[in-house]
Amino acid sequence: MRFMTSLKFIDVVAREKSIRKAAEKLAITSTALNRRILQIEEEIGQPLFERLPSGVRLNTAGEIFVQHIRAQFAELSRVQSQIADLSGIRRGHVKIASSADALRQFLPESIASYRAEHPAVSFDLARCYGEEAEARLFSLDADIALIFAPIQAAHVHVAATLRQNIHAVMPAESPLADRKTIRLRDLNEQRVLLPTAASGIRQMMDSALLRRSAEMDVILESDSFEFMQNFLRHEHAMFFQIPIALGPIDENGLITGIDNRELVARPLDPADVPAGTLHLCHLKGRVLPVAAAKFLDGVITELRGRFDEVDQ
Amino acid sequence: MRFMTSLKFIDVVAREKSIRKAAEKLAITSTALNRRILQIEEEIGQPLFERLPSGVRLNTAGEIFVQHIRAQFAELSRVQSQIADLSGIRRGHVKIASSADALRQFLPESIASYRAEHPAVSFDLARCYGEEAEARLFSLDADIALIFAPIQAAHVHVAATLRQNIHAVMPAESPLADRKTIRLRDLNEQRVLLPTAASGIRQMMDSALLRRSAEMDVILESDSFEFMQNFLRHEHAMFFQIPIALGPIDENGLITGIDNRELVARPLDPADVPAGTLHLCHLKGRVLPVAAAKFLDGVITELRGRFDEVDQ
DNA sequence: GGATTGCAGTGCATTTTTTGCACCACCTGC
DNA sequence: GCAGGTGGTGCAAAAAATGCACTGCAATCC
Repeated sequence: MRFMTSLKFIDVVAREKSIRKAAEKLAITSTALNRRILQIEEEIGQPLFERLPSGVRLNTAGEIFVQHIRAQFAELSRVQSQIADLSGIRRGHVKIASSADALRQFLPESIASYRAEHPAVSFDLARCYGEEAEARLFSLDADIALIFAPIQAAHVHVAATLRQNIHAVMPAESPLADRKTIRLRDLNEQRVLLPTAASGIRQMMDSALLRRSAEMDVILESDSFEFMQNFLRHEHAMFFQIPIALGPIDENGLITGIDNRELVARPLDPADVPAGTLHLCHLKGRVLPVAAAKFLDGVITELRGRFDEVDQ
Repeated sequence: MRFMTSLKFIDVVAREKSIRKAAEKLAITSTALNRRILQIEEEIGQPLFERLPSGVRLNTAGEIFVQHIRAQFAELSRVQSQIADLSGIRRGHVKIASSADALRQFLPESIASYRAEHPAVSFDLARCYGEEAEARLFSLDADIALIFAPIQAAHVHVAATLRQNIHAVMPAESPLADRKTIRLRDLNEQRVLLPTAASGIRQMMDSALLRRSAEMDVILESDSFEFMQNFLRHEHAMFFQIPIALGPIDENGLITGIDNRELVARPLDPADVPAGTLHLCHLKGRVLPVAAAKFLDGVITELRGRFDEVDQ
């Protein structure tokens, strides 16, 4: 799209916070890029960047303008796929920002089943925590976000929510494996693996532990499910997850979807740790591209079919 | 705005339905314009225009794309005025499509009083009938429309409505001048001037006359208030208007705002002709520019202060 | 029914715009 | 104070947009 290049350039400069770095990324000279920016600033009538010795930074006008640029790009790609639709093919590209929990088991399935119907739709998955996911919605780097954490910003529209209890995951031979629910005090002296501080699960557990402390033996912190799962193979311990990340769990708490080893998931007692909420959201006031909107619809109906605790 | 020229070109070609005519308007050669269009069509991947022997016409893809272009322009000017706002001045440009009724007395006052507070805001007034006003909202040639007629299209958002009874306007010495209301049968044998067929007032009277016919002596049809007003100076007759177009009317029906001659306005009996509705609207789903939104707010509050029959 | 008119599109020379190179002025951290 | 980073400028080369003369096509006029 030739007529959008100047705008794209500004967007990249804003992201790189440096004309030279942006120029390199765009495969042109810094001087050409510099002049294009000066020209647009002149057309706007005001500078868009502050010039610092270490590079450039958007000023207020620039913030507004870059937001406009990103909206334009999002709109353009929406229009393009709408036009492509006319010739019969359902094309499109869906950009998703998701917490690791939803990314593990749930999204692969839903994306695959959506692509089975619309093979020309491509996807973009970014794993990130709540705040970053919201930022991605705002900068239009994501169409849809799945966030397991409270929503912070006002510009996010929550299309649906799913309540999920945090479960403790442990080997089947663990002494706690046959409890229906697990109290925090049960965790005393237990070896546990905790998720990273930025994760929603960790934040909920931290705030629960402020009220009822438990003298757990914290072996390590990790943001990798696979790592923790494999770690349990070598040392007896437990870690924490929400059901959507674990896949099917039978009536005995057995996780049936993982390998051939026996892991059991048991919910933490809601009296100690209340249920958390997975939010399916997009940017407020935005018209989603057809593909993204349809996919979001599909995900919500799928969730409705599989869980009882879906709202909105 | 250099980066928008190609898009502007397409917009003009779409309006002119001819590359040569558009080229003339844009002060370039038809060949240059032609090539720009071919280039963009290539970038989009599909033709946007049908080539006819008599010129060009948008195809479906083109309709979508041109709508996108117009939205971008509207957005850009909104962003520009938002940026200008940063430097203290409330700038802007408000485009209004209005039926003649509101344009006469009401809008001059409201615009003047708005400009008294925001002198850097400029206005664009287009006088047009209902259907055209809606088209202007859709093509983003108007931000706000004041329509005295039923709203046809689904993409129009009605921000407020004002109910208005149609009044008969006549010289004070007319035999009907002292009636509180006027029945259609009173119009038998009366010389009347009718508004043009496209006007809301005319349409309402026509449909009323289908039910209760009156043998009026229709001297002429006109869409000019001034003409009809002056015509009454030379020949005894009456014409029809709504109060907002007439300005203040005293308790004797005397129109106090017009010249020094005595004209009386008396409402048609609601039993014969029901009250019509003036709609204040904008395009559904659109974020109005600051100036337009503020002006619309101002108009609505002003209407509320002056009339009782304001809704929504 | 042949000439005429109005239309979009094309090849090529010309003009305008954009780009790249070499260089400047400036600031920061060591 | 020097090395390494930044954005900005003059000038020549490269690239893109433009205008002119022309083509092919369809409708319309006489």
